[in-house]
Amino acid sequence: MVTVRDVAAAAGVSISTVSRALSAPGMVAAGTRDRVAAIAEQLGYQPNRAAASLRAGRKGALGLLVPDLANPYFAAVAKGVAERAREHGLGVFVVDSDEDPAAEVDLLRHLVHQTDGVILASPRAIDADVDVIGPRPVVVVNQDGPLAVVTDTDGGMRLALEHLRGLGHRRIAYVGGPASSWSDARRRGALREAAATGADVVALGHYPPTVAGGAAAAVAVAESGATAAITFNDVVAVGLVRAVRERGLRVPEDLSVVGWDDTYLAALASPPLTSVGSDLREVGRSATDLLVARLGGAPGAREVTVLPGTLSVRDSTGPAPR
Amino acid sequence: MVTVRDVAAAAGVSISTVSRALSAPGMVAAGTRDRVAAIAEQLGYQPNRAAASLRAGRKGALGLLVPDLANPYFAAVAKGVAERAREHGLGVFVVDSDEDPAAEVDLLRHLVHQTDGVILASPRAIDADVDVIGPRPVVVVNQDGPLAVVTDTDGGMRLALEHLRGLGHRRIAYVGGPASSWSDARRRGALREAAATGADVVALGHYPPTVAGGAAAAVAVAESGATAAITFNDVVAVGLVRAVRERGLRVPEDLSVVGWDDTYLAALASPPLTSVGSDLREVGRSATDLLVARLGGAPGAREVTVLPGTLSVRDSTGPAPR
DNA sequence: GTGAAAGCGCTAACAC
DNA sequence: GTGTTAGCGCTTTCAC
Repeated sequence: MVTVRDVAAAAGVSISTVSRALSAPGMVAAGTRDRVAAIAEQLGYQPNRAAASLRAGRKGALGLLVPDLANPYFAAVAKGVAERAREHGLGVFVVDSDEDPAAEVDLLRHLVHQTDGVILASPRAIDADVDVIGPRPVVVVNQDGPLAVVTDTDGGMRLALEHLRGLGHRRIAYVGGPASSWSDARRRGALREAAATGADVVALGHYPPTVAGGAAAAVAVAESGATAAITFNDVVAVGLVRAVRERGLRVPEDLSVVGWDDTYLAALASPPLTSVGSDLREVGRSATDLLVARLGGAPGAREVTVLPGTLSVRDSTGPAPR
Repeated sequence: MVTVRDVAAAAGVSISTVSRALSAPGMVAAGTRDRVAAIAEQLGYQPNRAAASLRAGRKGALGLLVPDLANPYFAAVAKGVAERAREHGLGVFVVDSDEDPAAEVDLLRHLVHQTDGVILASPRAIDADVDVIGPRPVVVVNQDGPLAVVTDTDGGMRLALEHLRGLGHRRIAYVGGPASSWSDARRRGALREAAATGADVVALGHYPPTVAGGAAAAVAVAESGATAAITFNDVVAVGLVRAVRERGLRVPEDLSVVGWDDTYLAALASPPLTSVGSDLREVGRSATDLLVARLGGAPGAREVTVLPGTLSVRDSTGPAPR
């Protein structure tokens, strides 16, 4: 293993100069710096992260806790985190709680210990668990917290409603997700606001965020008298479409359906789903940026990044019947 | 931060005893061990991994390199790896090459340096790069290598062909994936074997492993005269189904389609896809086990785990036309 | 079975 | 601008 000593000997300088040349280039004369860098490169020197961590107190890695990596939503966020972290020279420890909230606290405790800070992408995580985290910065995604990245639910809901109203729909149903979901609560809030301005909207649920959940909502949607439905997420939309078709109705001719999250699933579904979304990868990137900005610095103030909502119009929405 | 010194002081023993009690319990008297453990617990002691790494030369983490975390196939494998690694008390550094073969080598070099060993899931570019890895164990998934986990392609192909033959299909097309894909090559081999025993099979492609790729194959499938198609993966199957329908044909009445990988996409598609697969999570678990077994030990012999292929029959396959 | 002591490779004061 | 030096917290000889 090549160490700073080897590089120092080969370059004819001290080990501190090597260390500085590589990690604080501004403190070293340009000539020395380049020579050291060249020799380090040539020798194949790779700094030992464990040693650097131990000495500097930084771990050089951040943690990402997700409920389910196989969920396209979290996978996309994870990609954004991984991408940006790499640009910052940080590793990413990924932990999957397998949708088990009880395990999350424990996982988080361990994660915190091997990272400089964590990103919690879990919708129903951790409240009182700030104590688990200690002084380390934590960024939450679509959740309340001092450091947070959220997508613009109100804007997204507005886009969806405007789109449907433009197609002539008057009564619109929302197929809600789990009661514990922060996002779901936000969307219901947006719906109430819309209702206050005279819109004819009805919130259904709570339904599980699955195909079965969407299918289970079909009856309620039909009975609601709505000609269009906005669902908690794309998977629920798929379930709703399927169940509605089994009842002999067509999408979008008899019922328009708007998914949420705009995962790649929306494009693959039949029919391809109109879906409210936001750039998921950007969510991951923003969360990482927020975390990195806090890593070296002071505790600092509350900081929330709001990412715009988008509407991808595909084939699951059409003119209102009759 | 609680260190071994704090625990030692509280327990009235030396730091070496604390260290041993916690990481080599057999070398310490039972009474002492339990007392130390209790006090460590009570004080909330968490060993500093960086220090342990530095001293012991182990990193306590393994690396996982995937081409695309948002691909349900790799996401499922990653979940298996994360799950099993946790059981072994190891962290997982996840790196996503974003389907960029050029980046793979560079990412791998870094990854190798912060882990005790790595798992390469379907590497696109790593062959001669064993030199990047040095002495560390590397497990490859669905690829050739001294340590490998592969799924039983021959068995999977056999299941698919038998299923289709049982439905009366005589001429069967395979919609192939990228030329660089190891799996694709294996499947073509399995097809050749089947052809040698008299089956009427035709391999098409290479097509990109995307919806567009599947759609692009529709013409060739039609012209092949086949009444059933097996596709490179589920996404390709979705594209094929879509394009075939646009030509006015029905699935499965006019064309049966078998996907591959049996990702959750298969169950969500319309119609739900019959798909060849294997337990993806188990792939991740097996790869982790293989790696962990090699971590402490000698170089050892070549070792390949073969996981059985399965066939999930859904609605995209039916009796042959006429 | 337990303790004392020597570092693992690096960074950050502190001198010069 | 560069060198010297003191550890970071832990594991692991080596004594006893």
